[in-house]
Amino acid sequence: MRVVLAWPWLRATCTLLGNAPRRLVSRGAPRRRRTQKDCAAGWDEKSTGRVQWSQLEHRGPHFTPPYEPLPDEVRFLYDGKPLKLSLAAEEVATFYGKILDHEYTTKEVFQNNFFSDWQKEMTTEERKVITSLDKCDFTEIHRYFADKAVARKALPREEKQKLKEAAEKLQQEFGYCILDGHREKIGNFKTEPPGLFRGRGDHPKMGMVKKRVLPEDVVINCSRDSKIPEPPTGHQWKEVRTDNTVTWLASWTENVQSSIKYITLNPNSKLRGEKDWQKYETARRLKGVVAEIRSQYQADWRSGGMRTRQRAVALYLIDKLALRAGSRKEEGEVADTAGCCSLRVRHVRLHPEADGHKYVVEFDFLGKDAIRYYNRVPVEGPVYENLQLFMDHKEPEDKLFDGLTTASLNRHLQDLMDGLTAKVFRTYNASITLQGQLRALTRAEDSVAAKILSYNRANRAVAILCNHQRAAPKTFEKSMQNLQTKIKVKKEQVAEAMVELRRAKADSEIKGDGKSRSVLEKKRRSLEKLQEQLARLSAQATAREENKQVALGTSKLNYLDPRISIAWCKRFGVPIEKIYNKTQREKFAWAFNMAGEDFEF
DNA sequence: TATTTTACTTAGAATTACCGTC
DNA sequence: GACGGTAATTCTAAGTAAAATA
Repeated sequence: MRVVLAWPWLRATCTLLGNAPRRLVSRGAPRRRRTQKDCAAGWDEKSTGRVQWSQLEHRGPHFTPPYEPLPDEVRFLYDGKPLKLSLAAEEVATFYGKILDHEYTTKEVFQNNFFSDWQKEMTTEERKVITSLDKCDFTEIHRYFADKAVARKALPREEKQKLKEAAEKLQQEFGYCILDGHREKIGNFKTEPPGLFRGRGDHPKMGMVKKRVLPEDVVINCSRDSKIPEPPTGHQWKEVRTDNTVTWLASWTENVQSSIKYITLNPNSKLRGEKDWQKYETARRLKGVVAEIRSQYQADWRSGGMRTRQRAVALYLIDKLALRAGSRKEEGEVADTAGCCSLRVRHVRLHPEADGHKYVVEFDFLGKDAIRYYNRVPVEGPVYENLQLFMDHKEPEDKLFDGLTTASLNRHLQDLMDGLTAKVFRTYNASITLQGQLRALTRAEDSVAAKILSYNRANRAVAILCNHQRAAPKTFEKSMQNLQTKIKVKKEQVAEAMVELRRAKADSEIKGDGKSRSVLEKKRRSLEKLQEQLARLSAQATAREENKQVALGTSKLNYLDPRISIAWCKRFGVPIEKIYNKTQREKFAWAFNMAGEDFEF
């Protein structure tokens, strides 16, 4: 394994961690923000852990190029007749035309939001004429952009090379910053282009126009003595400030949801690496106290206080099922989704007996990104009885845990362990599951391919626990068929090689000379090779089938302590490149020297 | 104390890059 | 060198949680 270490800070952190007794409950400094009191009290010291940098210099965001009007021959038709639109109205029309073939343009909410926002961009005359989306014909616009995409793809090699070089130049110019003397890659150095908002699930704002970001919208954050980034010619920044308690380089407020968007560092940066590491350290501290926390919430199932009982049942679900906290959401502003604390009565069904178990709870709700969570789980008697109690005399839309908020739950967790919040349970359970599964599934004598299959199985167990789903790839059926054909061919080759081997064996026994022996040896090796190839293909087929609708990437990137995987690779001689690609290796660079082969989460 | 705002983390889809095959 | 399939990367929405504010 080759790890490039341009990480002088790593060595110090490794030593620190390596020697730290793990059970010791350390004081993870909670995130704090500047208050006036702090400033007066001299909190602006690096040692407090609040200050994130002392030098930050960058070029500011790169802006989406201005709108290019359509050529005259590309027409928009209204009621069957060509209609030349004003520049602003035309631009918004292209947003719709570009995605004409997408499913959500068929949705009423999308259409209504789009049309109403589009009208705002129209001239008075246009607004008078264009009164119904049904009479709008965007097909020429759609074809224009589709053709353009095809043409781009068919560009000669050297033209493509030029485009690539231009992108690289842009990356070099805008894609890096200097943070405390180090050149660090920025994660997103471009502002988001204007277009139509596409929420997930039944989002009430889908189809609204997301406006072009202007320098006048952008707040720049950089150090006082740094070269202040130059706004594009003829423009000004909204504000230039120096706030070294935050990690963002620039920000603006997006118009659809009024949320703040940030330009931030790439995950491979020192700053984000350290935070990632801290996250897993917090989860490891939970490992040390989780048994105690579990006994406590089990005891609390019988508490006299209803709020305590609700909290204890919710915590049990967060721990056992890896549910998200479920914070409160603005009704009508966002899609109607739920997490643990925001579960409603209609999301849960109780079965005194089901699937051969007593006390089965059936969950069916939409979680983050409107991904469905469906699960039937047997629970302990008291949990079942409590759920029954919480649901009693309530309407389907009522909250299951009416006396509970994520804030109150987290306050309680903070008392149990410094830095403990609901999401730490997900991190902890994901990582401990990976570690356990790897131990259960890996056999030292297996081939590397078989070990990787085990790794992916362990990874999958976590993804299923965390409910990380994906739409089955469009090409799934076909690619599966192709693979099956390959396997069939390989099987035939193996059978043939067996026959040949047998023949060579007989031949060698009769003749007993050197030549026939060497033929025999050759046949033996060729059979072995074919069998290996077959095994690899079968493993691939199995893995692909099992992964059809499971997304492994999310847990790999966000929930699994990379040190578990690194240690596993070291112990079983699996090249790390088989587990982490280049980007992932860079993101997890902080972990490489920390994890020896016997690292334990 | 309750609500709102801010900052940061997590998420699946969409897009692009890459590689083997014909 | 076009094609097709997969892997990698990019994109930005949607969460969590804590601070700020009312």
